Amino acid sequence: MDIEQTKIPQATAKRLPLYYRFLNNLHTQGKLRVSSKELSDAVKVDSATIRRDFSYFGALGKKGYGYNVEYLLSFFRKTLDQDETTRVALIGVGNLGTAFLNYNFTKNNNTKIEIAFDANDERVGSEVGGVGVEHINDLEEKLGDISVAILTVPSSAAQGIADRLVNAGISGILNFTPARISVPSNVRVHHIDLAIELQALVYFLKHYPLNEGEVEEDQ
Amino acid sequence: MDIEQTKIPQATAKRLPLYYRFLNNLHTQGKLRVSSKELSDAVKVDSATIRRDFSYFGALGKKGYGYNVEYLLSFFRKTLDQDETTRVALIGVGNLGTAFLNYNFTKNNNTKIEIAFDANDERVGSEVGGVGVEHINDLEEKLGDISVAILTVPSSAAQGIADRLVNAGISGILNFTPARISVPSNVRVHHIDLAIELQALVYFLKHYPLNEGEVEEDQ
DNA sequence: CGGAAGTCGTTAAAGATTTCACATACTTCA
DNA sequence: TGAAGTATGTGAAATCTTTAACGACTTCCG
Repeated sequence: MDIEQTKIPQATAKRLPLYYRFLNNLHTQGKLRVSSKELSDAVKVDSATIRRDFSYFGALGKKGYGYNVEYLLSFFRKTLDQDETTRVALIGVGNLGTAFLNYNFTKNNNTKIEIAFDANDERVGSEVGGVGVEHINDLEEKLGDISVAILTVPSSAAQGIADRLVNAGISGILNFTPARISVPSNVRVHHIDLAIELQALVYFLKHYPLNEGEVEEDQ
Repeated sequence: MDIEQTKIPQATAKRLPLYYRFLNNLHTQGKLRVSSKELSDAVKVDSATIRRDFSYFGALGKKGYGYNVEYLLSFFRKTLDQDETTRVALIGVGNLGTAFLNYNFTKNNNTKIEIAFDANDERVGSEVGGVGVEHINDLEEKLGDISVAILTVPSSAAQGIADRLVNAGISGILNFTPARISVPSNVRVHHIDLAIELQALVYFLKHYPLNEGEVEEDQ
């Protein structure tokens, strides 16, 4: 929305939540200042990249000093909209869905799973991780104005559910199924494919041998 | 290992398992040929990118025809070492770990979780998804020559377990904990941070509004 | 107070990835 | 057989991302 923020590179945007979490940790530990070098060691991102990332938001630090933890944290809190909680729906209370529901997202986080849906009558009506499970048939009726969904259904059901979510007005989907779903261009989908992540790691291990002294992490 | 394959761009390497899976689907459906355009629609990757990706391995297609599914599939099977199964250990049989154990990775896949470890005595000795659960104390003893580990323990335990895995000779870790673990430079770590993925999606939704007609998927 | 040490913000360079656009060669079908 | 259609593989351009390097300013300490 903000003109300033529309031009933040995507690579930077994806690191922001990571920075935020570590700043939060530092703040909890009572640290008052932090340098890009220290942050770099903690989050495993090159310190020049961190300084560059921060610089997109203006001059947040002080030369010769570093960054004031409290200030930086409150800045990121605003930037990441940590003050308002984004309500999320979870579709598919299988193993993975249950893992999510038990994960305490609200801690350090601006997102909260408010409602879950499943097709299995035995699960409907129960509570998992403090979240009530509704029947998938009632999706449209009970979704309300929730705009983000986590999709942890069998892949054969993915596209069908995605279509219904789109019709119900969802604007973002975190898709954990192997299916690459099709959505209108005004809906954003991020895919996280566990099998592919594992295969990619194996491929890298076999074909990109790491040398002693060479540090390579992340994807 | 192969000189040819060492120079495949990382971005390409990460898409290979995705291509492989879709080719497998096509083959199962009895399709004989496929064009980069068709593949593009299915996996949501630009067709030029697909052609470029394939071209790193040589001329796999035929002009005016496309790609022969059978040939392409068998080529990728070799390239991705689909014939030999990589044995994997899973550490931490919580909700997320259980989800993994119940996920049938071996289907369409060259990886198999062979053993799981947990600190909870109640889980030790049981089987989850056909995989036996051992006590974390026996990690070094029972890991054998397994070289890849999935880390789904509480984040406070992550670094400690990672150190033990490294000592036990592991060479790759798929880390699902929020902790950014430190390892020697000859060990590869891929981080998948569920809370961050969700936050990043929310950030993109708020700050990178999609327009009708503009297609943006994936991260 | 003054010099040494530290650290940012940024310019510029390098590196990586995607995308365009088209010559080329194959396929198809009459 | 030949013309029309199709789709690859790739040179070149565009875009995005990371990294190095350093001037400028701050802090620290004797």
